Amino acid sequence: MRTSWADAVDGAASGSNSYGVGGASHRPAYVPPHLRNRTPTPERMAAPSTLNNGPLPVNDRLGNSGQNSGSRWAGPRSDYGKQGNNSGRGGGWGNRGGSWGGRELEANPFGNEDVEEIVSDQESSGINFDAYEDIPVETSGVNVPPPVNTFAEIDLGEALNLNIRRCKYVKPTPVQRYTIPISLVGRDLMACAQTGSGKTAAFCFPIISGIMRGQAVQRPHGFRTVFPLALILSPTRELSCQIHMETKKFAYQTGVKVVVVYGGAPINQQLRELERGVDILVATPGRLVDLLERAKVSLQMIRYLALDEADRMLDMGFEPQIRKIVEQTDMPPPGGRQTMLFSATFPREIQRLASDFLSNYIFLTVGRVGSSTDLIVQRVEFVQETDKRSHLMDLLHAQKDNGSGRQPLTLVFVETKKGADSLEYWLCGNGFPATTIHGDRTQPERELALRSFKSGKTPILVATDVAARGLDIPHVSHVVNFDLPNDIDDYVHRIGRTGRAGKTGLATAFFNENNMSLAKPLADLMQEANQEVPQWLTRYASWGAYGGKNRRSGGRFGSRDFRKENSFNRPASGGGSMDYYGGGGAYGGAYAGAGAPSAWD
DNA sequence: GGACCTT
Repeated sequence: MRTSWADAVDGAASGSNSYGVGGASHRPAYVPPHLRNRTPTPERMAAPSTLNNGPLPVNDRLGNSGQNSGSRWAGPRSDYGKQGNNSGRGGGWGNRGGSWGGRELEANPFGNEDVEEIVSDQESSGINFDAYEDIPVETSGVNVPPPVNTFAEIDLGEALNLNIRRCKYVKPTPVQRYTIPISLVGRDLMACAQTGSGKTAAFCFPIISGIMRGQAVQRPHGFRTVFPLALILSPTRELSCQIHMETKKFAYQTGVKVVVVYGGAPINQQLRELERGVDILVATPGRLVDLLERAKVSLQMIRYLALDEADRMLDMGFEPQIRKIVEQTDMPPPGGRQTMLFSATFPREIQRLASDFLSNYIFLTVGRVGSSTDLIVQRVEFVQETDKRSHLMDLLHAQKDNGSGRQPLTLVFVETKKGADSLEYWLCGNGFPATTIHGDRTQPERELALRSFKSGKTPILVATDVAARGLDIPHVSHVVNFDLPNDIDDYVHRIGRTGRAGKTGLATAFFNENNMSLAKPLADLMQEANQEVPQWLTRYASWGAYGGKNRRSGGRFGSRDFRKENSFNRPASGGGSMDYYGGGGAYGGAYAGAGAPSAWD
């Protein structure tokens, strides 16, 4: 039998196979004393849902069948009609009570979704497909599997397919089209794409599917220690919550358990959740480090590691914690796990750091759609520090008038936590219902603020950068950069809170002498995005030409693969810690091995 | 300066 990816993973996970990366340590599963000298019994079957659907073929995944898996569906569009209604097979919603055997009740994560607002199916899927038609995508690395056009041509399994329909996803987004096949063959990935582009699903589907198909996982029985199979890290608590909620939907009735841990919330409750079982752990770094130190969590069985907003996770403040989690715990090394990094921007210094965590990875960049391209109108106004408040009030008054009764949602970014509080106070005092989110507020306050903003109760949210990344808040029509950030990448992330998933948005920035270092990168970015650049900004940009970081070489993209730029001066192979193109990890080897890629020829 | 454990 051919060595498949699933075998490689299972082998690595159970310790029966070396990791394949030069000299990587072999880590046998921990067996607690009271269980030694016994015949090991599987902790549980990995895929209880197969009880309903019949056994899933363990290794019959995309590409291994040797036939064109796309041929099951006639063409790229044929899935529209079939998935538009739920009348297909199974009936989905109706039959859940009966088929559960002894499992405890799993809350329906789709529950109150439809009650919130009445929107068209297309809209509720969060994706404007027309806006995605001609998004440029670039990949690099060896043996990149081709993208898929429909979910149907990927064999993710019945339960997951049902959840995809429940989410009303009819067609994969560009990042999903490319990421899912890459991920299903077990390759490491560094991907540039926005959160609103369907990133979470892109890495969750293969993780869930992989866990379900994994052979009965034999996990150690630690004393109150849990052994998740997948770890998803993100830089803020709210983003971790969001990823958790989304992942719960994808994992509904698959038997795959998802738990989130983050700071600011009582730890005991999170510990109880963990003890009830966890396959996929979503976490912020601080709380996870805490749990690791208390030995409540072991990363020994991790097969999948995903870092969301990876550029933030690897910058100065976070990097030590991430290294601690990834490199100084019992987590399998690169090659012994599958690692996926996602971010809207990937500066090359960060790519260099990130390559420590990866093995023979594929670099993927999806055009910046819905962000700094045509869907967001970007304006820059010269506003002195002392005039900012009255100027903001003018903007708010103006949009109050043209609205139809309901105030459109406006997200105002400021530099400091104190600044956020005082602006909120001032806005409220002037008749504008505002709230604020920042790191000095308690977690319940932060969550309340976000809910109140989303619901339109307080249609103005004053925020620090805690809200700059990844948060998916539908219907934000205006982002105001009351204080501009120092880094152009932060600007890109901030304005990305509007114009999400194909909808249009407006971004206004207040610029003054304090922002000179941003003049050039901002002018360049706006020009790239076909925005009107005011003359005064062009002038400032030419003055301080060599001031800012000038590393936006990706054109329409967030970044480009730094390995391409380095190809001449990198060290001879074998010496460094980085696997560039050829370096063999277990997966790279298996994948590139005899005959394996033939399905894609 | 902002984000990221606990008390």
